[in-house]
Amino acid sequence: MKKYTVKEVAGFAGITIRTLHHYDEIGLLVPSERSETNYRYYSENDLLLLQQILFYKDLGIALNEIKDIIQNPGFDVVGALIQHRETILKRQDHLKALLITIDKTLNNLNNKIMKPEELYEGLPKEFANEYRTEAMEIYGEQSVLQSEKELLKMGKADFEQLKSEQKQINEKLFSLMGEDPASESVQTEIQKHYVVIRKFWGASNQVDPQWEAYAGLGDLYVSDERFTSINGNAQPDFAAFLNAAMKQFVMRKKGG
Amino acid sequence: MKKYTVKEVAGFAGITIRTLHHYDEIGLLVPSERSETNYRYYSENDLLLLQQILFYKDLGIALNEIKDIIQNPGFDVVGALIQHRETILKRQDHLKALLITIDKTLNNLNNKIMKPEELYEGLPKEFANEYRTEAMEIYGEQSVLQSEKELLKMGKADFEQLKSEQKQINEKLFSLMGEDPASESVQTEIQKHYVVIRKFWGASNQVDPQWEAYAGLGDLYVSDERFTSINGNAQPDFAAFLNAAMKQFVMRKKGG
DNA sequence: TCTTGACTCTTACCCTACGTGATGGATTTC
DNA sequence: GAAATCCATCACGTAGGGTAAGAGTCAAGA
Repeated sequence: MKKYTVKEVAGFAGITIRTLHHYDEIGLLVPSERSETNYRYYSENDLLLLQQILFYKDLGIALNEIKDIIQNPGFDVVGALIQHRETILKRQDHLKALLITIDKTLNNLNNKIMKPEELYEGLPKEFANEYRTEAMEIYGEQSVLQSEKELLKMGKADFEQLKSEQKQINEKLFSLMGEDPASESVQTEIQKHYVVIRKFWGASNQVDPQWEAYAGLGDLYVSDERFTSINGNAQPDFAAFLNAAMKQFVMRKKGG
Repeated sequence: MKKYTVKEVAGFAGITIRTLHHYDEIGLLVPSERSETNYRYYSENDLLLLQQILFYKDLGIALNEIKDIIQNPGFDVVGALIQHRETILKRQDHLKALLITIDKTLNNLNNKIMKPEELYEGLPKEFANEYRTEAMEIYGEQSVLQSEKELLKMGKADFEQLKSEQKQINEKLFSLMGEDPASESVQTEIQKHYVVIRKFWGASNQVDPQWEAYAGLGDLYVSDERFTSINGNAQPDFAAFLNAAMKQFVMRKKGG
């Protein structure tokens, strides 16, 4: 019969040596042999036992219960599993309730703090709510609410990164303003713009590419200078350029 | 300003005094006053803080994170909640996976051990599998499998209780055998019988009242003496009585 | 005023399932 | 024969308190 040292056993079981020591300490898995110098040696049978132990452990069962299960032969495994199943169901309910509470709380904080001050931070503050209202009119209320939900789920760091991406792209596009809206360099940048905008819309969840909405956004840029103004100064040329590039982009996508 | 002792605070907050001590120890909630004799006195403001603490604790947030949240004013509560939300989602996935594994394991054990020896414990053992087969023919395989699943979910204690309920009802009905199957006393007991039988069928999940199946069970009682025999002795009279009462019951229900 | 019972304080060990050293001996490898 | 690994046994730490032990404090009744 082969014998295995702690390191070997820990190796194939994917656990630490300390864990084996611990299981020995609490009498859960006592190695079937000790050398003269007190080294632990595990038999193949010990390995099989360990496999069972780890199986039950993966199910989230406590070690002393596992001890009962594997040490007395007539133990009611089925009963234990069923009971454990119920425990898990209760924990699931608990988590579900937690989620609901958190979402409610987030909604509250959202209505009070998040929307004007964080979510639409990039826009002038007095326009934030107005922007939201308009966006709802244009894209539909559900769409905007969904989008905001997705943004909230992203986490703040990601949101910040997204904003900075958008800023960079806008700057790049602004610098390309003289060129043909249909040129490759402009269209490449517009592609990025499209991706970021879709992320803002939380489009990741939707199958529909929403090209119509993107084209509509181009019109919005032209008709409402707030979206393209820089430091409070309107940029009608930039708006027109963006709109043209965006329309070109959508046309190509729909055509191809 | 009123001051509150540990016992009072623990009282309205629904926590133990030890918990307050602990929160004091770790600096989470230090009472704003100590008497000369070192008694803790909590102000109303302390109570408000405690409320917040318990709110976050209910969300499953760790105490040192709560400490961060309530102690530095500019803390990113929204970010923390969103991150915690994700943690919860992960835990949910984990639990879901556990449930699947447990169910698979139960199914395995079920096919090998559970069915003859536990689930149909009340019947003579040599008939258990036969009973199961017949039940499948009568009610449909899916129905029986679903029913067994429900029984497994019930937990062993509940299952035992259900069996004992059924036994009691059967004894009561047996004692009523001389009476009119349509009498109130018999019908009242049959109503209970119906409820228990439906629980055995796992009918809780189904909208359909399944009166047809219940009526069919009455026929089964008459045609197969095993279902009504007592200590191995056939009771054809009892079977006929039961069947009559059950048919009467179903008729009334369908009529009303 | 004294006593009694209820209350409070600190100290300190208990639980899970190990992690993380410290220290010293054993074994293997060059 | 020395260096590198491996093994062993303490022993303390984690989160969130539970559960005493032993001693001091408070309010109320006799």
